[in-house]
Amino acid sequence: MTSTPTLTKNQDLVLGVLKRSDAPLSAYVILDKLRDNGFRAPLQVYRALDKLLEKGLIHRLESLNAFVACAHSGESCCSHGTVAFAICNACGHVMEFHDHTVDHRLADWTKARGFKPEKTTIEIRGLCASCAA
Amino acid sequence: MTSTPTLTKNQDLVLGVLKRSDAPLSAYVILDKLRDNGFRAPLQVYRALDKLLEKGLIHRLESLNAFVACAHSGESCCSHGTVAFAICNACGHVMEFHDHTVDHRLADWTKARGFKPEKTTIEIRGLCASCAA
DNA sequence: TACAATTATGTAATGTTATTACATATGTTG
DNA sequence: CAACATATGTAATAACATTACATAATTGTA
Ligand SMILES: [Zn+2]
Ligand SMILES: [Zn+2]
Ligand SMILES: [Zn+2]
Ligand SMILES: [Zn+2]
Repeated sequence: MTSTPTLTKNQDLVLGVLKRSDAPLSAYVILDKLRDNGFRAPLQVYRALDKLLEKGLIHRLESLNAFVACAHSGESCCSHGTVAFAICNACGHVMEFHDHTVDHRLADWTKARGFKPEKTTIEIRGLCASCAA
Repeated sequence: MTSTPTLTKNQDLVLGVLKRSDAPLSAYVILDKLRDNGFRAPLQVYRALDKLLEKGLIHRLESLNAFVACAHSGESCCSHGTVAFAICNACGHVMEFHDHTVDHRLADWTKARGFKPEKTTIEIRGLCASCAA
């Protein structure tokens, strides 16, 4: 009941956990956080994550095997192209952004070779301004 | 003895397997392929992979949890910036490329925010020209 | 050569991430 | 209600990766 309707109970619980977190969470960490809400098995988490990914409400960070709430929930964040992430290796903070030029360059490359893109991952691992200081 | 010197026996075996493969391989698949060469445990593979990554002879594909031989081995492929991959979801074929403009755009973004990049992942999953036809 | 230091290897056990299979429940539609 | 689709609960297993500890090979140097 904390977020957007059209979500089932489990989906809403998982999304809530991700929204309240300031760093990406693995499926098993989410599971632990939801034990008190009746979660018992990984599949309960993975099923909710799958639906939330479909709806564009969360993202999977491939280089971390972890998940974050979309930083632009509600709007067209993911409808205007590929999303990129800058991920701090020290504090775990994630910045989500979008760059049209990058999108276009990658689209040009694939188009020139007849490659049909389905999903693009851009993840920059490093140190955020605070942690690098 | 099949490839570049300065490699140990295990490193050379693992690199050989990756070079002969036309698709990315997981660590456990590599292990299976090297049973006849005395490999018994995952760690033998992971240790060799770590060293090969350090030397820039292979790449890890984060979205697949798998590894490929560098397409530009020998030269400065990885010294001239971030490498990107187009990965076919149907046949597994991987194309490795580099785009200066993409690099610069991402560098501009991070620099503007004081983020210090350490490793950047760019992976485009989709269908190669052959498979999309 | 002898020795110490470093690097590489072998093996077992364990930890982490993700899926398959099957049963039950809930909601929607005609 | 019946039929269908969607969501959930649970157990077991598969796939990916690391820790811990012991041994061997290599390298540098007194
Ligand atoms: Zn988003
Ligand atoms: Zn940080
Ligand atoms: Zn390369
Ligand atoms: Zn293909």
